[in-house]
Amino acid sequence: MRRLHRAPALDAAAIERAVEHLNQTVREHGLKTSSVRNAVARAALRHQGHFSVDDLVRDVREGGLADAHPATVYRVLPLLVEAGLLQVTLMSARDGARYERAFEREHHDHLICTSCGKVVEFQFEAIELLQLDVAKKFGFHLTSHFHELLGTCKECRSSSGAAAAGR
Amino acid sequence: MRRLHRAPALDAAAIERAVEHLNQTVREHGLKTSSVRNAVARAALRHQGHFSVDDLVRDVREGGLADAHPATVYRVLPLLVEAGLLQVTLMSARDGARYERAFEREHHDHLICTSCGKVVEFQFEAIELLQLDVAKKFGFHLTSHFHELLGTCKECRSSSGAAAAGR
DNA sequence: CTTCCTGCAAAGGCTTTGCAAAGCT
DNA sequence: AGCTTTGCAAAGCCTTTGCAGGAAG
Repeated sequence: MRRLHRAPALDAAAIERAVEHLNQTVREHGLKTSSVRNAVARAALRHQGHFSVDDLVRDVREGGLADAHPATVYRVLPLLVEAGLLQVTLMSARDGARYERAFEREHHDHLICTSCGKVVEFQFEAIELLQLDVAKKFGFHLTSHFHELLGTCKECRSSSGAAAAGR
Repeated sequence: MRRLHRAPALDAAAIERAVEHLNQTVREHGLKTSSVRNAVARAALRHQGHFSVDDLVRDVREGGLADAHPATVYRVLPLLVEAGLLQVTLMSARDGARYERAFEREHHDHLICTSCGKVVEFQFEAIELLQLDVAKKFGFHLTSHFHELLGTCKECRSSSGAAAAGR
């Protein structure tokens, strides 16, 4: 089992590789490429960590190269996911979808502190294998999974006297 | 690893035990007991399987004993969860919260067919233990988790020629 | 020039909240 | 009585959708 190093930011070349990959998917669908969509993709790929749709809208604007309306971002996101650039994550957040980069990145799951919101990404091959056993036993072909461990981190527990009572 | 038998319906005595437990929690919070809340609790406990807030509102009404406004059900649900009668489930459903009975019921996780919606409940002690290892390694104290495996079931794959193309 | 994409505004669906009336202790 | 709970309606959020103008091929 290991903790994932914070995902390093993609360099410019990798981002362009991802955009090219996206546009290939776009063509395969008989759609047209678009500079706005590519700007959204670049902003999303530049983002480190988890982000909300709003975050992404802001990032695109701050990127300065283009502006994307929220509705457009909502329309573009499913395609970025299908192309493998992003993936939906942090399912337990009940206040809007969260995404994170999936392109050129290892699979991982999350450990979330319900007190301070800290998120630790971990990778545990043994669990992945056992999941396959479960799927096999019940005749399922797995396409994805969500596994989130919720609890309190060491810091929150030690500063608990007052902090824990407050929450 | 084992598949969970469909959760047997709670008998009348168990339901009353649960309601009594709920009211004890209510008193501990310095709140007042209420017949509407108890009616919601009974309807929820009578429900087999997973249900939405709307389902529950309907169940209460069809129970005939009382009527609960949706807003009231939304207000009551967190208390039923805190008292351990229910738990939030099927986090990957992005169209509204789902609940299921937790009172006098074993822990389990879900295998979900993304094609037909079938949900299989399984229990796998080995995975549970490995989760504890993860928590320990990162200094977390786990309070809950959810683990959902998404894929396609055998039936959907075999009737795939046409069906899979449609979805 | 035909088809797709985008921005805008409006609508949708789930959930929360303010308030006055009703319920519990 | 005094505080909680409830119903109702309105508001809040996130997300989706219809439409007209603009971009892409």
